[in-house]
Parts: sequence; C-alpha cells; structure tokens
Amino acid sequence: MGITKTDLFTENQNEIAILAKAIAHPARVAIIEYLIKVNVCICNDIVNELPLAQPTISQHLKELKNAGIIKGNIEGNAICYCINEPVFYKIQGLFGAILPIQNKCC
Amino acid sequence: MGITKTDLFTENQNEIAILAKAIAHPARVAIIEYLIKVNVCICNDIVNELPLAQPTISQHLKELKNAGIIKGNIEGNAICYCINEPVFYKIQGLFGAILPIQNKCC
DNA sequence: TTTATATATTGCAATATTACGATATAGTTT
DNA sequence: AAACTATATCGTAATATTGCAATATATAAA
Repeated sequence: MGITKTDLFTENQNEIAILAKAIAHPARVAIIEYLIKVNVCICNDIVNELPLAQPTISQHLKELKNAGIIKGNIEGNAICYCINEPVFYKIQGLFGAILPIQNKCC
Repeated sequence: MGITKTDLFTENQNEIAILAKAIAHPARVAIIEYLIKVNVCICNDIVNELPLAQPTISQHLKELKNAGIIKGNIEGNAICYCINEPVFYKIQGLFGAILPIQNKCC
C-alpha cells in the first residue's frame, strides 16, 4: 500500500499531519530557519546556503509552498521567498493546543 | 535515492525533522490526541478506537515510541501507553522557538 | 539577439512508508 | 496444560519520498 487512509481521520488530524510532514525533513527545517533569519530571499540564496542540488531545493520549496508554510513572489527573473506568517502561527497554535497533559502512568 | 542526507544538517535540524515526522501521519496524531484525552490506556484500547488493523496500530505506536513521544510499560499481558511529557513539551518548545518573524516580503 | 541568470519540470534510481494477513510471543485464565 | 487475550514481528504489495542530471522556461543583461 504506502497510501495514507486520510478519509478515516478528521480534517484537523489530517491538517496537523500535513503541516508536520512539511517540516519532517532537515532541509526544509533549514530552509525555514534561514527564511526566518534573513526574512526575505530569492531561491538561489537558499541553493547557495544549503548543500543540496538546485532541483532538490526547488522540490523542497514546492512542498513548503504546498503546505502553505512559505510563499514566493516573482521579482524580475528571480522568485522572492518568505515565511507565510498566518500558517506559521497556526502551526505553533496546533502544537500548543494539544498541551494539557496530566498522566501519571509509568 | 529516497535517503535523507542527515549528515549535511545540524543535530537540531535533524531532531526537529524526526519529531515532526513522528507526527506526520493522521493516525499518529489521533493516537496522541487519544492518549492526551484518556491519560493512560492499553494498546488494545487504541486498536478499538482507530479504524486500522492491529499490526498497523502497533507499527505506528512503535514509531511514536522511537521518537520518544510516548512510552509503554508492561502491565500483565497488556502494555500501558502514555505521553512522554518531557519530549512532548520539547516539541512545543521547538516549534515555539522558531517564532520571531518580521518579514514584509510579498 | 545572443548570452547569462534564476527557477521549474521531467525522468529515473534508490530507499522509505503504509497497511495488513499470517504468525509468533507472552502473560492470564480456566 | 489448553484456551484466551494482548501485542509484536515478518513478509509483502502498493505507493511515496529523496536526490539529482538533464532539460525546459523565462526574464535580464550585453
């Protein structure tokens, strides 16, 4: 199989999973961290920053963009990327919202 | 390939990625939410709660345990599962720590 | 308009993930 | 001990992910 049965879970559970999956690769974590550091940059800056080939970076950027975590605007012949703040705050909200635990199990 | 080049990234970046990957499946999100709700339960409760086969649940539990998000203690012939609080708080810390954004890009 | 720069897409190989039936293991009850 | 309950592991099929070379596309500069 290898196919996730998304229809068996709630929309919220799937949303959390999709956002988490977008972050579930060190290169994408690095991209996010870099974007936060420099605020705005073009794709080529990221290619120069990370030790991965340009098509690989492009692919990771696409996944981050699909998840809504970053956005990119055309600027001349380059593309200006930045964090998509609302979604980013949503992520922090999602993981924060799970919070109240009170288990005295093991 | 299909293999993540973890050696090219920092330990912190890899750690965030590993924790995010553990959450990157709706079934595992559902398990976490359930464990938070009931505090403590045995594996079979989760099998009854979720619409997936027992070996599939067992596999997801293993991944959550490997990531350190949950822990399980033998209790008779059953296994008592619960959230591993320190790691759980760490997750919230990690995603919270990325926070300060100030981009006026697009 | 040729050349250079920036990014995306395609195609492919290697590996990982998801899901589950069948089966193994181990404690519990009868 | 035999039967039952709870969980893990094995094996396998289907699909997804990762990474990159080659190539396409599109704007900019010369």
